Amino acid sequence: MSDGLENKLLVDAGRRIREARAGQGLSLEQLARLTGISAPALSLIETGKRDLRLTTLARIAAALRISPDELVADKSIDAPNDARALAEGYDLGDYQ
Amino acid sequence: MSDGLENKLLVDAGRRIREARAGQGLSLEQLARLTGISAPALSLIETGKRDLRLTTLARIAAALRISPDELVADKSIDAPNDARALAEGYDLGDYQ
DNA sequence: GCCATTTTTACCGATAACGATAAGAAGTCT
DNA sequence: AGACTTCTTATCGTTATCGGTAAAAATGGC
Repeated sequence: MSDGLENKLLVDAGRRIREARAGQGLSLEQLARLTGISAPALSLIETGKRDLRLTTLARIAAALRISPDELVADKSIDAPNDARALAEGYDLGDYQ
Repeated sequence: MSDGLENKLLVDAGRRIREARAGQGLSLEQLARLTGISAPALSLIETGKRDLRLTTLARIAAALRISPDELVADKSIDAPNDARALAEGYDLGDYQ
């Protein structure tokens, strides 16, 4: 795990999981029973120390009743929006 | 891999990766060099046969210049209102 | 047909996720 | 002080990812 930009993804996802869980008043043990993921594993995930799999993310998101893409959304705006359009020669169709 | 709802997530994410890669005219071998992920591994991911990790998803998304949350977004959101009603009856069917 | 490129599948070894369990740390309350 | 809850960290065993390599299937072009 190259500990660079990718680590931020895990830390951010873990922080959002913890915020959602705390917001619903759930303990790690309760979320563990809801997801089938052990409480120690959830602790590592929420602190960004574990590179979790996609289905693991989906199980947590389902238990917390949030969509998985909210957990991996990047709120930093360092990537300009037209970088993709420039690379692909493409869309902006939804903004007009 | 419990082959139920979670499998759809992997199949959908794989299909979007393949669409983005094909849209940029990249082969699996080229994307493999861009991401550091081998072409056989990419093939398994794009066909939804591998439960990839979050950092792996991030590396693919970065190489394709798309945001990771686009790959895990669920476009078949049926009833966001009924999700709350279903919440109370969410089984924690534990056996201990 | 045949040949090249691409993709898929199968095996191997190393690394890591995950569950289970136990122990430790830190907070709260009486 | 102790008892209790919650979270963290550690270890072990199982399983899966992942890169590498090689070999099959598709796919396409001549």
